[in-house]
Amino acid sequence: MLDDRKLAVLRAIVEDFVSTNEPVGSKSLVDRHHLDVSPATIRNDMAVLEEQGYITQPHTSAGRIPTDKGYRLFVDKLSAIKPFSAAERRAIETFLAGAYDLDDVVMRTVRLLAQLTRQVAVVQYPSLSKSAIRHVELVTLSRRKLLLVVITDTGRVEQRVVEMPGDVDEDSVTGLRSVLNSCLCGRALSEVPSVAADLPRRVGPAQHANAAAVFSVLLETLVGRSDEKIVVGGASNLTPADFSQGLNEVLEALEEQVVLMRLLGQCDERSLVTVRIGAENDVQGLRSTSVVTAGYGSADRPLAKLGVVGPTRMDYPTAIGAVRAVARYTGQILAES
Amino acid sequence: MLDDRKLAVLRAIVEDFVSTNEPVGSKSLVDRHHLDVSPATIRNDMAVLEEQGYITQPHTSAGRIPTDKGYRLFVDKLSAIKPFSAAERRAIETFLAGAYDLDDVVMRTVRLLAQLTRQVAVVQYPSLSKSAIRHVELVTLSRRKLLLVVITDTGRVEQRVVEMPGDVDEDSVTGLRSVLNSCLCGRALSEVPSVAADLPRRVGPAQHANAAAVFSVLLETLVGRSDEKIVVGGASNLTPADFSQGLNEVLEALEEQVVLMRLLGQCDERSLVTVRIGAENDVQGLRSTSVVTAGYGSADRPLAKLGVVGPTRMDYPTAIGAVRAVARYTGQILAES
DNA sequence: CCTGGCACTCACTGGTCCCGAGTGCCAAGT
DNA sequence: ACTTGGCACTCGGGACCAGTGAGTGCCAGG
Repeated sequence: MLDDRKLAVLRAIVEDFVSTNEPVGSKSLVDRHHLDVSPATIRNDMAVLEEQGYITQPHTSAGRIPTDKGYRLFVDKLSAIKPFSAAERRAIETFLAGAYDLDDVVMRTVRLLAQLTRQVAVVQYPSLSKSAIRHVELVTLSRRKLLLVVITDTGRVEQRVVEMPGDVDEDSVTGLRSVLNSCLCGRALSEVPSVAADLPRRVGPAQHANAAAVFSVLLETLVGRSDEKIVVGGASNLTPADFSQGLNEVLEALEEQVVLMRLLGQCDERSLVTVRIGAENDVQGLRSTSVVTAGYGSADRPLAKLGVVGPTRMDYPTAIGAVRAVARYTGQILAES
Repeated sequence: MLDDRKLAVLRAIVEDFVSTNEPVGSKSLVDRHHLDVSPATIRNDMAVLEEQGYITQPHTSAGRIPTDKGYRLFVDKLSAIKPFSAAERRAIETFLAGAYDLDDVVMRTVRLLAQLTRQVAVVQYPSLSKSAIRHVELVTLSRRKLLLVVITDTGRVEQRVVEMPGDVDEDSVTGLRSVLNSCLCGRALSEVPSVAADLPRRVGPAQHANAAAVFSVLLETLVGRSDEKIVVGGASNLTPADFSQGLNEVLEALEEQVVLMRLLGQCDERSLVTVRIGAENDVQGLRSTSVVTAGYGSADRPLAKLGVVGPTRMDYPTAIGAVRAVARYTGQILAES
């Protein structure tokens, strides 16, 4: 249906529109790209492309702009991921390697992504459900209160205050701690519920009530709100010009953890990079944006997802390249620690 | 210099402009407020107010709008803090009380402030330098790596990986842990450096090198970047209409932890609420915004600061009331835990 | 010191005109 | 059958202009 030249025209339109943010006409197309045909020919091609829904004109007698469908074709078939130079890769690597704890890794990843793509960056903390427990700690706060701290092998630290039904002394805390650690250390979080069921049997009947309180909070912490930790950065990269219905809508969506969860949830874990363009996002408020996401973590063990959000008029090759590269390096860093 | 009526006029101008965002003229003033004088009289008053720099007109033959100086006078002398109803206070209290850890308290505080004021909310984590150590934990990651976890009495948890110069076994870790806890538990973080100087003597010479590594990381963690944890929320409340030079500048400033630190640093700890209006903020990028801040924590023990950022055209009575109330309740919640 | 009257200013609105980028279509050329 | 140059047409946007009205400053009189 679409011969080579028509595809080239579509590519050229996308590229020009991305860089200028203005509808692109047949004349300027032949000038800027060395298509060896006349503007009239291009016009015919554009008519076909428009009929098929790949491009549209904002009003008669204006140039064309790509539709979501046009961007989709561009991303799938017409663009090559822009690779990073060796120097850039080194810069990324050293910047991330300078981090000294998980929070810092995530923060740096966000900044990096935002800076590389000049878009809004979204990074999810390593998913609890895919982590394993490295250590469980109980700290006495008062006679009736303990602080439960769970440390995962990805460096994530979750803490909760536990209100105990009865008084606790140091000995029983120590006992409880060792039971918890011996049973849970090294276990994947997904296993925890089943293991926890087994726990009550392993403490003396005197501590039964207290232990139960701790277990229930433990389960709540790890299973309940679980994956809801997402960091956003680079919101200042949003330019009002790109969002006709105002960018407040977009800002709002980006502040809702729940929305972001849904957004990242739609990203395919297996494929390298997922691109969702415009209305493909069923998240209200992000209908006019594109989202480029990737999972990160070592190949055998996906940890979580990250990505960028920007106008559909986005430099996809660069964005995809950056997301892929950052996902890879962040995964590496976390695998090492 | 300014008699009562002129002050009333200024107050009326501020109130009207805040609610309508349009320059306010003499006629509409006498209509909306029951000033029992003629527009002409008001005009004379306005001329004086303008001469003194409290108001200005965007162009000839338009109404007046307040200047920074005008807002300042309004805030200092003309406005009463808007108190919250009992029902609202209860709602705030229960919303905050539902939090189950420090992160959650801070997150809820941000959301609350943003929602109450319809502005951007900024909340600083309880300052490390004003906290005391509740517990120190060492977790073995590998033969040469420990995870150092410090828990403060405000519920803050800081963690760092320590690369050990030599191998460590479980016994020496246990020893180190107990030394750390016995020496540091209950100490204010500000005391830590001096106490730490004393620590090396208390471990056997065999562990000396390892202990030194842990201590140095400990100091770095607690003293180094220290207070740089600030959360921002409600950015979608920024309306482009309020910022003539574009709100990207504002968004940028709000993403820079360093900038926010400086901003909050200028807030007076002792007084209840600090208001900085427009150009009073020497932070570039926030020159066209006002910042309302307060310290929170129990009376005898300030923990950190929080506040809101919005256009100078802000509803100060409400904002000040909300910041004050939220600061109080958040302080209470944290004092209890 | 307040007030009504009056002349003046000036942003804003809507109408008109014109320009030009861009289009669609067609007939001729390869 | 595709490509091309030519040509008439469309329409958004900028320039220009006049009318309107909200608002002002000033002044003379209460």
